[in-house]
Amino acid sequence: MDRVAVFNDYVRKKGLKNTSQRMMILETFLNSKSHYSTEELYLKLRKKNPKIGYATVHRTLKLFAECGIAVELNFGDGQARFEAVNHEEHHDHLVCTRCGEIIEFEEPRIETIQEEIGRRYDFKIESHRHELYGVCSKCSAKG
Amino acid sequence: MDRVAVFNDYVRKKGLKNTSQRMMILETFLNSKSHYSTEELYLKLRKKNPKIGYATVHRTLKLFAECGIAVELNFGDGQARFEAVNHEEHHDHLVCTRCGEIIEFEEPRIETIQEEIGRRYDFKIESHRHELYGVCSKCSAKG
DNA sequence: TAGTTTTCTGAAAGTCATTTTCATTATCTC
DNA sequence: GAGATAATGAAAATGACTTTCAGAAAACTA
Repeated sequence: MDRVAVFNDYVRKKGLKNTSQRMMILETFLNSKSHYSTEELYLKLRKKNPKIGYATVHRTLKLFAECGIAVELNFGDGQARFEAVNHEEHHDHLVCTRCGEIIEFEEPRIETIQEEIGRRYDFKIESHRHELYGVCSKCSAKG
Repeated sequence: MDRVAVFNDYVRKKGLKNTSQRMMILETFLNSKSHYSTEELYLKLRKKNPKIGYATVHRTLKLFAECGIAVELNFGDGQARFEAVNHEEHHDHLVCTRCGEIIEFEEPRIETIQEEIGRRYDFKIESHRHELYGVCSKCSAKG
């Protein structure tokens, strides 16, 4: 089931309504770069529909996170970011503290160890955050 | 060199001043549970000195982080938390999403893999965040 | 150690991302 | 299509910091 279908299902099951704004936000969200902040997505959407409200964009992003088609990320710059979820793969992030670049990495060994840690502490792990902060190769080269 | 000495050194080298408030905040911070938010520490300190200001507490916690005797953590509840650093050990956190309990875990294998990932992407890692969210054993038992 | 300089403090005001409110508008159900 | 209910957008509110500023306290200086 693709993410549009997941969202539509969620909306139906919760008795919510399917509006043109939500469809437009979903489409734009899925068809562009990941790691949108509300502000960034809002500015982008305003070009298509100058009447759209910031609150609507933010409420809708929260809704995406709620129904599982997006995750909320926070890289310490004081703004939440939202990333579209692809259930076939999981990744975490390298964040350059100089230029802000975000690199995704996959590391199944860490996932395995995490599960082991959950068992060790009798802790039911539901989600995690793993981010490595530092200087990317481009910024290192600049000196 | 203990953390009080590190702080005093930092203050001296930076041409800052050593005030009774800073000493009181440092002492309270080091001698109690870790993972203080500014608010929590502020409320605790007010019992000893009702005149102390929130801004002073927050500025001082930032100063602790700056000189390396504390790290700023963020568990997604919209409040920064500060933890006293012990250079002999490194740990990450399990955070219970029901009761807020924070459990510390150490996992050298993950540290090793992180370094490997840094090399893989030619990325100079300076710090990281690794948090596992879920339900602790007590909350699981409650059903 | 008194005087001078500079940093600190605390109260209050300011920021800024996010959240809520509320009157109006749009969907959905029948 | 009418009624019920949720959604939207503008504006106000919230809450966690952050800054400002005048008076207080520390550190330097002669």
